[in-house]
This record gives sequence, structure tokens and C-alpha cells, in this order.
Amino acid sequence: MTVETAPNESANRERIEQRILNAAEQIFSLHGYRGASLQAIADKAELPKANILYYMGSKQALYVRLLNRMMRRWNAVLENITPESDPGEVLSDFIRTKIVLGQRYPDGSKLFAAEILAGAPFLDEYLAGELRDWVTSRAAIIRQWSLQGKMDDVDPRWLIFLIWSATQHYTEYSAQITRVLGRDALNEEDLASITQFLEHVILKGCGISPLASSQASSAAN
Amino acid sequence: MTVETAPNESANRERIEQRILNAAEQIFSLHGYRGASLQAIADKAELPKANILYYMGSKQALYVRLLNRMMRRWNAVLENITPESDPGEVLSDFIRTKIVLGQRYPDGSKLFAAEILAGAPFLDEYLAGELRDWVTSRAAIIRQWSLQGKMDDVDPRWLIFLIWSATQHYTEYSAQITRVLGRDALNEEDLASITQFLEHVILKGCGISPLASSQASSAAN
DNA sequence: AACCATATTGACCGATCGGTCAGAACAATC
DNA sequence: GATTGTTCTGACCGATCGGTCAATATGGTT
Repeated sequence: MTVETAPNESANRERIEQRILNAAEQIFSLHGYRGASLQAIADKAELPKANILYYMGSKQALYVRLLNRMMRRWNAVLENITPESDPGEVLSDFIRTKIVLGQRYPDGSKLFAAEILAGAPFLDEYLAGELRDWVTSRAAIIRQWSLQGKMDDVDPRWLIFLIWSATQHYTEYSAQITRVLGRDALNEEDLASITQFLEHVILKGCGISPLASSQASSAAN
Repeated sequence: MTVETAPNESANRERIEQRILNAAEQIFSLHGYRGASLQAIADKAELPKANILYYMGSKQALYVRLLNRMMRRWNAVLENITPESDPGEVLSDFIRTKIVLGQRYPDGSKLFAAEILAGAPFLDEYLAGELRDWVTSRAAIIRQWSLQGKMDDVDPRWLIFLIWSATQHYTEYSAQITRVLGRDALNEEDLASITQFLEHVILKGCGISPLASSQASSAAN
């Protein structure tokens, strides 16, 4: 085969790489970039250490790949938001989506948190580029909602940060929360309760009138 | 002198220990327990590595001492809260105090965050003991406020977690926030704006009527 | 000056770090 | 069955890890 980086270069390789990535995500999320060791990742993946380097090249390349994978997972959030959208619907959806993402990718979320704590040395471009643009454009639309009288005149950037922090907290601080609550983990009921609480407080706090639609539990996408 | 662990055992020793503690707090906050090296701490403190161990005994002892120091700093928060208190006043004070604490001790706050991310191996007792009691007792009072009709019937534990997350975010995610905003750091004006925003959204979101006193500029309601 | 507790530090220890490499094992093609 | 390219891995490398220790320096008491 003359193929080089074909998308389907051996399904076996793909499986192994995913195994390594998942193991590495877990170790990096616990101990950060410096604190994680390739040996620990290899043990978790049940592979010799040399295999990790064979497939990933270097510790840094592996780490960066994980960061990129996690960034991609966040792409869908708040995709279709317009000045004509209903603020209550959009913000509710924002909150729910972020909670779900945190639950779906707890290790990736913690990995990101650790990277930010470390001063975000590998995320500089992303934060000051892609993410800043994301925030700026969404903030502009929220600002318009305020001008249209759909909600209070709050700083949209602080609102975005509030939703980020409030939702991420339950993933990244899970160790604290479970111990304080005296539980092993948060169950579905807890998460539904938390989501509802956050929607209630944040929407009401922004002066967004109780929405007419989107009252049901959950359905399609 | 027959003194052993006198409070004033050489002011010089005290000064050196503080220098080490501050240097260590910075390094640990960036890289977590495993990721931090004694050599890096020694360099930051401008002391030989052997001195760090002479004064602190071991890496773990140094780390635990830092955790305890940070826990002590949080003791004053929400100290005097009673069922008769005004929710608006108490929660406003809570928010402001936490924001100020984060600004005063950014490294300590990040250190704590890293410890939680790592699964809180050294904080198990504290979280499941002292802190759980703290949350339980405060939650009980907030619950009473709800029953008295002073505020909406929200789960007090989620409310406490919300305030924790929202306030801590600006300290622990400072790297992300400054880059997204395109700034070097948050200034006094930003912090005042953020504090006011959080008070507005959280109090209003919990159905706490605008308090008579402590009213500033602001606008929409 | 003699004494002693404390402070200071370079040199060193075994273990582990990220990374390299030669060669064995394997699979597909001719 | 020989050839070829990929996968796999034990052994090894220099650097750094947390920690120990002996030797020296320092400062107060007598």
C-alpha cells in the first residue's frame, strides 16, 4: 500500500491509540502534565512504556493531542445562537449541554482544568484566538438581547464565565462534592436537580421571563 | 533557653519558613503535588535544596502544611449566619468575601484546586468532616430562610456550590480569563463589576428582594 | 577561649524520569 | 520460503527525582 496517513490505516492501530489516549487522559487529569509519567500511562493502558512512545512520539505530542481532542468536543456548544433567539431557550440549552459534556468527558474536562491552572502554556493560541472570538461573538448577541429588553443589562462576558464555572464545577470538583455530600458519586437525580437549579437561578437572575415552551423533560435534538 | 517549640523561636527562622512556604505555594499551585519539584521550590526561594528539607522535613510535610495554612484562611467565611439574618446581606457578604480571598491568596487557591483535581488524597478528612459540617449547618439555615418566605425554595447545597464555583473561577481560571479578555490581569474595576454581577444574578435568581441598604449604581431590574 | 546547639550546604544515594535503539516478532506479498 | 515493512519491547541512556549525611559555619553562653 502506498497510503501514508490514510483515515483507515489499520483499524487495529486506531483501537490501540484510543486505548492509550484514554489511559493518558486519566493520568494527566489527575496529576497534570509534569506530574504524569509515561510509565503510569503505560501501566493504565496495559502496554509497555516503549509502545506509548512508538504510537505517540513523545509525552508532549500525546498531551497536545489530548488537548485538541477535548477542544473538538466543545465545538458544538452554543453553535446556533442569533439575536432573534429566545434567551431562555438558548441559555437553558447552554447550561444543560455543558453539564452533559462534563459528565461525558470528566477526565478531559479535568485535564483542561489542570492545563489552565498550570498557566495554560499549551493553550495560549486557542484561548487568545478561537475561544476569544467565540466569547466575543456570543457576547455581542447577548448584548443585543439586553438592548431588546429580553433580559437585564448584565455584562455578557461575566454571564458566560458564570455558566462555565457553575457547570464545570460539578465535574472538576467532583472529589470535593462527593465527600461533602457523603456520596460515592452524583446520580442522575442529583444532576437533574442541579441543572434545574442552575437554570432557575441564572435565568431568573438575568431577568429572563419564564419561557413558554421547552418545559418538558427531554426529547430529541 | 529551655524553650522547645516556642512561638518566638528565632524570628529569623520564621522569616525563612515563610519564604519557603510562599515559594512552594507558587510551585505547587502551578504543577500540583507530583509535578512540583523541591529543586524548583528551592530555586524560587533562592535557597539550597537541602535547606528546604532541613526546615520542612519532607515534600509531603511541606505540602500538607500549605494545605492547612490555606484552610485556616477560609475559617472566617460565613461565620455569623443565623436564621434571623437577612439573606441578601449574608449572601452578598459571602460572595464578596470569597472574591477577596481568591484575590488575596491566588496561589493557595490554585493549590487547593489542584489537590481536588488529583482526587483530594490529602484532604479526605477535612472534606468529609469539617467542611461537610460547615455546609450542613449553613444549608440548614438557608433552608429556614426559604421556609420563612425570605427566598425561593432552592437546594441550599447547590446554592453554596454555585457561589464557590463562580467566585473561585476568577482566581483559578485567571490564565483563561485574561487571555480571553486580552488583558494582563483583572483590575479593581473588573473585580467590582464581577462582584456586582454575581450579587445581582444570584440574589435575584434566588428570589431575594433587593435589600434596603448596600445599594450602589447598577441599572436594570 | 572553650563549648554546644543550631544552621547551612555540597556531595552523594537509589529510584524514576522521558526518550532511544537494536533486534525480535509478525504479517503480507511475491 | 525469501523479502519487506510494520509492530513490538527489553535494555539502556543521561538527567532529575526526593531524601540522607557528614562536614563546616555560626552565634550565644559560660
